[in-house]
This record gives sequence, structure tokens and C-alpha cells, in this order.
Amino acid sequence: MDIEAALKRCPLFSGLEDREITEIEAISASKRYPKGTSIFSEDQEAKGFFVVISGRVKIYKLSPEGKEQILHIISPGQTFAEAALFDGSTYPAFAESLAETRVLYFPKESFVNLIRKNPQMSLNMIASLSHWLREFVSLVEELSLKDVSARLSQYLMDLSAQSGRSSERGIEFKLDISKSQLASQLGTISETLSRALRKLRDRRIIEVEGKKITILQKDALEEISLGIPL
Amino acid sequence: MDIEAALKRCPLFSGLEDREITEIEAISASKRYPKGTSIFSEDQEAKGFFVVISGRVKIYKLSPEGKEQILHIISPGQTFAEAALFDGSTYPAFAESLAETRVLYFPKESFVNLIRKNPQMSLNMIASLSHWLREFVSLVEELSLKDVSARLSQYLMDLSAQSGRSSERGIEFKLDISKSQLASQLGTISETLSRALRKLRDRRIIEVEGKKITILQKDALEEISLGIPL
DNA sequence: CGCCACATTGAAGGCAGTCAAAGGTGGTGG
DNA sequence: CCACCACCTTTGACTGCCTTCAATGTGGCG
Repeated sequence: MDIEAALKRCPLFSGLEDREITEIEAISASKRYPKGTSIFSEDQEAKGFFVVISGRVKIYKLSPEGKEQILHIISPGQTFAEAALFDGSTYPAFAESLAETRVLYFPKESFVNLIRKNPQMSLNMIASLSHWLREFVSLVEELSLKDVSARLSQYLMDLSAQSGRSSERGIEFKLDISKSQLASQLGTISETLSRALRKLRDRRIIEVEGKKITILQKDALEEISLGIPL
Repeated sequence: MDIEAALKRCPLFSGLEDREITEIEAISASKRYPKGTSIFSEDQEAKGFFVVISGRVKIYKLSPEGKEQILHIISPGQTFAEAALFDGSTYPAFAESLAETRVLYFPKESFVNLIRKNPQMSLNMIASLSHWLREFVSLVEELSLKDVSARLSQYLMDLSAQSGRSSERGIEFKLDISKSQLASQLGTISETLSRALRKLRDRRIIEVEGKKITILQKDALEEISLGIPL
């Protein structure tokens, strides 16, 4: 993955001149993290923010007992920890690479200056933060108002819409993370996720083969995702 | 409550000239909602955003079965629905007045123009969104990783820090919303909240008299809020 | 081939939600 | 001023979803 290509398809930098992109690149530092490396920890001082070039990063919280709640998984071209630069002085969660990952790192000071000088970037930042906010509203809604089956169904619907391809049996796609990580993202644990998947399988709504999922009854899955009782 | 006073202590407009404040006021419309009035509904087209002048507004989600999750309660001087203007075209939740409420309403188009022209306001908006984001991270953490007692204790600690006064028995303050609304904000229902309060009372950690709370053992309350088992 | 992390399944227990009923409170109109 | 009513709050009994604990299965990789 090329650095400039990643920057250009990053919403935060869209609508900028090549000249400006070059300027932006100039204040950044490239960093590399092997799989499973901590990028920053909760409450650590927020000295900069990140753009993922390749690999993937999970942003998560931990309970005192060690249960993990994934807030978001960041893919190439996406940014993270922007908000930490503008409110408070620490990162609000943990960040860890899920695979070998390359990022661009932007030190707080120079990036804030850049934004001050560049109205277009301000607007992009507002759009980006607004989008994050909407995602968090969804997450809160799901955690508070829906059961695990509904959350799982929603996730499967979303993933199928974005990476599914129809086969003769239904819509087919692969989970892009391990099932225990998926459990963390859905606010539950792997045992419960396993049982929820099995229930959907037993009712012939989906098929599961390792990471491969086939949606057999899209309508039924959607109903469950909306929280309509079984 | 005076309109100009409310605008001036609104973080979104801080650092602006009086001239600019006047300009801002010019594009807004004043609206009044009796207690319990819907201001907008989920999925309704987002045509503007709001500043609360007086009264209070709850932003909330509803489950299909009618359970309510309050996302935030907005007090005078605070804004809401800004993010809806910059991502997607609909409001992501419901808004309803908790008391007789006056707001300033800013139509989307003219407000977006204002922001485009005013870099300081862009920065304020970024700060404001970043702050919201941090609050939502906390909410997700609490809902997913903490039990009702911990969430309640956290809430009481926060409220006591902001409006408590020490008496001879402990730190005293009043709940600023009804207990059923508090339950909704904590992601539970009034029966469960009632039992959680009773448990704290039985253990002589707090005293409860209607809306009046006295914290007798701050240390114990803090431990519970951190999720340390009883 | 054997290890190790991931995944699945079963049994048991707990926290919180549901249902139902009784007590309390504030506001309104007679 | 008081009585009534609507709404909020509390309590009890019960249910159920999810977690915990424990054990077994499985697949990829050195």
C-alpha cells in the first residue's frame, strides 16, 4: 500500500491539492507495528493521531475483570485518535494492531496548526467526527436495547451488504476477524456468540463454515436484527 | 434566561466577536416547547440544529418494545444535533423537552455557510464534537463493561462533584431528574434502579430522601463505580 | 507430528428485566 | 383548602438471557 494513495482516499484529506498532501505527508512519521502490538493505552497522553496505511487496528476498552469491548476496527485509509487531540489530553481507550500494520503518525502540534490554517481540513474533520458520533449512537443503541442475536444479525447484514456476493444458496461472505474478536465487538463473549450463531444455523437462516457465512434467509435475519422477538 | 447570554456561554460560539454573535443570532429562530413535547424524531430529515436557552431536552433512543435509552440531557447553553448536519441527512435519535424549554434553531444551510466562513467556529465545532465523542466512549464502556450499581455510583460521584455541598453527614445534593429518567440514562429501568439505590442505602454508603442524596462513604462509592465487586 | 490459540458445547448461577400490586407525591380543580 | 387523580416509586415473585466454569474439539503452523 502506497502512502500517498492511502492519504488520498482518506476522507480527512479529500478535496485537498497535491501540494497540500505533500505538505501533510511532510509533518508525519511512518511507523510499523507487528501483529498484536500496543499502539497506545487508555489515559496515556495524546501526543498525536494516526492514519492506517496497511493492516488493521482495534480500538477497545477493558473492564477491571479483563472483558474487552471493541469500539471500532480501523482499516487502511481510516484515521483514529483525532478526537483525542481536541478534547482532553489523553487517549480515551486502547489501540492495538490486529495484524502487521503501518501507520502515519501526526504529532499534535503540527497537525493542529495545519488544521488552523486549512478551512477545508476543518470541514473534513467535522464530517469525520460527525460520522464517528453517529456510529457510537448506533453502538449505544445496540448494547442497551438489543440482545446478542439482534446485534449479531445486524453485523451480518452490514457485512454482507459491504462484501457479500450472491451464490445459488444465498449471500456469501467471510468474517474479517476472529469470532472472539467479533464477540468483543458485539459486546459479548465467544461462548455466547457461538451459541447465537448456532441458533441462526439451526433455524436455517444462515450457514457457517469457519469464517465463511452464507445468508439463506435475508428477510428473517433482518427481522431479528430489528429486535423482533423470535 | 437571555438569548445573548446563553449564546455567549455556549462553547460553540466562544472566542467570537460581539459583531459575529449578532450575525449568528440573526440567522436563528427562537422556538418554545412545553414540557414533554417532541422536538424531532429519529430518522426525520435534519434541517437544523439547536441551542438550549432555558429548560432541558433529552436525546434518546427507543427499542421496538418501548424501552428508552437516554443518550444525553441537554442543559441551557449547550447545543444538540450539530453532528446530524454534517453526516447523513437525518437525526439519529429522538429529542423531547423535559420541561418548558426555549431554544434557538439554526437552519442547516445558513449555519453551514457560517461555519465555512468562520475558522474559529470550525475549531469550536471540532472541539465540541470531540467532547461528545469522549462522552459516548464512556457511555459504551459503562453499558458494556459495568453493572447497574457501578453505573449508578459513577453517576452519583459525577453529580456530587458538580453540584454537591458537604454537610456534617457527608456530601449532599439533589437529583436533577426523576428516577425513572435516571434509570433510562443508566441503561436500565426504574425497578432495577430502585433496588440498586436500596442496596447502597442498606450498606450505609448513601442516604436517599426523595431526590435528596447524601453520600456517606465516598471511598466505597468510588470503589463500586470502578467495578470492584461488592 | 504435536502444540496452541481459537472454537464449541454443557451445566450452573447471577444480574437484570417483566409482571403485578401497593405506597407515595405533586398538581389541579372543585 | 382539600380531595382526587395521574404519575412516579418501591417491593415482591418469577423468568430468562447472558456469563462463568469446565471440558472437549479443531485447525493452522512451526
